[in-house]
Amino acid sequence: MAEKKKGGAARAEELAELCRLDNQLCFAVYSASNLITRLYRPLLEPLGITYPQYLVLLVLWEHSTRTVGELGEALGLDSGTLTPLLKRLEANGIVARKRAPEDERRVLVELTPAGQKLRTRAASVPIEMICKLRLPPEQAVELRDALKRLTRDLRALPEGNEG
Amino acid sequence: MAEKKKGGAARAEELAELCRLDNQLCFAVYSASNLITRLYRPLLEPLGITYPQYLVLLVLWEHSTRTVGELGEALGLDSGTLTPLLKRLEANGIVARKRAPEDERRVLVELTPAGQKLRTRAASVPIEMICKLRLPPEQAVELRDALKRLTRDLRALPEGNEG
DNA sequence: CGCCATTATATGGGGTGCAATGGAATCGCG
DNA sequence: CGCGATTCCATTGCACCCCATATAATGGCG
Repeated sequence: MAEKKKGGAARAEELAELCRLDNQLCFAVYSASNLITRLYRPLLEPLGITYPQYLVLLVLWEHSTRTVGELGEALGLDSGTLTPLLKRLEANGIVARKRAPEDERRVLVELTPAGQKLRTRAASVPIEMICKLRLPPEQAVELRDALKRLTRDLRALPEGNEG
Repeated sequence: MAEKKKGGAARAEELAELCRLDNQLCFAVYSASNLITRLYRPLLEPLGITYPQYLVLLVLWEHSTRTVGELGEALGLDSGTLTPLLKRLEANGIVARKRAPEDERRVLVELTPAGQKLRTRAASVPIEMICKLRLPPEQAVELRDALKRLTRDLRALPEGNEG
């Protein structure tokens, strides 16, 4: 099958292999992400939140007050995604939003008492998720770090250019 | 840092570490997926398609005719996602949809000539993407396979239960 | 002090992603 | 053959996700 000299047919074969979904890293990331979000749903639905909302809360449970921009930086999301999401959290009494007094452009997002309480109720979520994934810890760490490196490197060079 | 006997404080510390975004595999997958979709945009926009639409076309370029169910199986998407997506592809003249004569429940999705032509114009996309990712090939393969194993194992046991 | 560039969110629109539901076609058992 | 169960897709409703653009506040320069 494999030929030393790559004629047109061999090159076409190579291209076809690159195009197969099963061979694509990007599709593997895409479908894993969709699947993971589905796995979170039954864990988070009893708490009345979605996975992206849960991610926002993970940040706030650590810092209690963040601006929209800081949340966006931490999560890799823009204001077009975060603003309506935060409004829903606010409508559900989980966070409060107010303009920063010293800079009226910024919006401070902070936990309400209900949002603080959610932290306790959500304490088991990470462990339950780890159980669901059923990955040996060192494999999970390796996979996580590989993805983090990839994301970090890609964020460094957002525009296409030669190296 | 690490203590043999885990008191309440140590356990709380442990939980806090589990909750940090930087430590979470799931968030690493989530943000990598969002970022990858953003990276595809400038490559696919000139072709007039989105990344999920491109994934559908990758399947059709290999098989030329698939049912909605087969596409959903291959991509891990359901009819609620695929039906409107396929309608948009149809509206753009890239695919045609028709009921299968032998089983009127099924909808056959097939490429139009324009959809076939897109294959040539999109031929450089996988290579451009590989360049963007800047991962050593063996690392990309390793990462891809780890994600594929994860996805495969998770699809096997969709409902939560003890092992 | 006034004006312009910059910064921080908000808004609008298009395109997913998925659960829940509905409806038509087919299957299969009696 | 008849009829309920099943299969397949479409529809609905809600929640992202992001780009482009708008708007308001701030900062800086003359």
